[in-house]
Amino acid sequence: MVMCMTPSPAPRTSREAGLRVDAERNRQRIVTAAREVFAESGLEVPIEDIAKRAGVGVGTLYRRYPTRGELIAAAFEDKMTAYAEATRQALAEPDPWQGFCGYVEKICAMQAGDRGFTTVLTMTFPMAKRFEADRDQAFADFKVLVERAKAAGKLRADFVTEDMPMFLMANAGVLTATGDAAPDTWRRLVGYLIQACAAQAAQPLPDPPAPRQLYKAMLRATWQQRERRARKEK
Amino acid sequence: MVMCMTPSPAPRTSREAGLRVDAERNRQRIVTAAREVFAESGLEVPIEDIAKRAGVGVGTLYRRYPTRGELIAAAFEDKMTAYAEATRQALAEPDPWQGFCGYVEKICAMQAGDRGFTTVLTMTFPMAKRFEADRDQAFADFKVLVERAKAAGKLRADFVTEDMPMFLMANAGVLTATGDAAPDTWRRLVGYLIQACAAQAAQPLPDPPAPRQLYKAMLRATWQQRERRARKEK
DNA sequence: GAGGAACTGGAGGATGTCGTCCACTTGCGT
DNA sequence: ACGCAAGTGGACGACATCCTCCAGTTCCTC
Repeated sequence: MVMCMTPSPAPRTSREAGLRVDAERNRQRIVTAAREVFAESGLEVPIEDIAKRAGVGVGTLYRRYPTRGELIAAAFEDKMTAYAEATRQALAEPDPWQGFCGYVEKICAMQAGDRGFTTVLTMTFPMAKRFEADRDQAFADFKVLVERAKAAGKLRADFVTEDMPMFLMANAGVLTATGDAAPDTWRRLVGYLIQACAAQAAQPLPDPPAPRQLYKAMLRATWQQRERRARKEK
Repeated sequence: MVMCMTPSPAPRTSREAGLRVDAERNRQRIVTAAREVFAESGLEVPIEDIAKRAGVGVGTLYRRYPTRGELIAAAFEDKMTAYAEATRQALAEPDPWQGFCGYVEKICAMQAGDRGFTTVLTMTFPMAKRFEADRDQAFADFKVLVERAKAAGKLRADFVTEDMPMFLMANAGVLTATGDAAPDTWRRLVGYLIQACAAQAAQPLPDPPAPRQLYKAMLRATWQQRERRARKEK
């Protein structure tokens, strides 16, 4: 009876899902460490490196984030939001063409600044709800951005929204190939791509992939849960 | 004294470096198997998979090709020659612009057709002599191809030869990201890139990487001998 | 301040890959 | 025919990474 009266109905402020304070502190450390390590070394680093950086045991990390996918989602939630926001901002830009170009550059720059994010952007994580929400939002806004730029007569009419992920894949290719050795090369690629998007340059293009195909491609190798299944046959 | 008179001074025909015939047969099988497996699964497949496909023990494979790099070089020697030849053929094309475009498409198509070659083309293997000769030849011819297309007023003046490897890196990005799920997407990327190369479309571009930088980038992770050195520090 | 639930770290079994080593086999010269 | 150098295959030790499991610790509640 009295239990409802305890003076602690509000205090559960910053605890995520009722974690004990020490546990929550560790969770934070883990996410921070993951962000750093992923940014430096990509999504494939050994989990133990992250645990070490966070100063916790692997057991702790695994209990909180049982799969790599979940950890990735947690680590990049913020960046995904920033990503969605960038799209919104691009829409705020008065000049439609400027908005479009600025957007492409900006997103590619985000890729360039974080080795893990490079991959995340060309991949899909069905499990991560908030994550996907941001992505969907961004995609919807991007659609408008594209229409606007086409209407202004600046963006070629045969540009499709699927071209953007394709550009990101291309950019990812340059980024991974050049690494630290030639870290600004991507800018030039993006320069080429943007100029190719100009309506004035337009010549016919090969067909884009069906959206469904591209989605499937982005799903490939999607660190989900208990992955690693596929293998061994013959 | 008589030994010089033995009736077998010529017969050493197809033996490579005086291998015993059975050994040479195995060598062939290994190279063939490597070609197949690399094409299907990329350069990072376990060596044992190749040995298995070739029907030989790993020991045999390792004796003949002690490092992955050497095996890769042997497996792709032919393709590298074909690559060099493609450049030559592009020069034979009477229309300079046609020659240039056809070349870019062709090389990118070669990448698309072989998962291993995708990587090989954006990488450098200092150890593989014949290999490098082809690459150098191709590069020299490409230079001419570019000049010719520029002179014809079709190729933008600020195109530099380093842009080609950059395109290949971008293409590689799309190829690896799309895989079998959307296997024609690369064509569209190449369409964009080529149109961006047209002189008429030209707007200023960010600077290209210094040749030396790019070279360094292509050298990264270059399955050389006794690689794996770098690691462990902190 | 005591009891128990929540949480912790890291040892350790499982798996996959590498590259070596060596007892056995085989082609080839005589 | 024979002998041996050349060649062979695959077991094996080393290592990296994964993920689980649990004895011990820490926080929270009453």
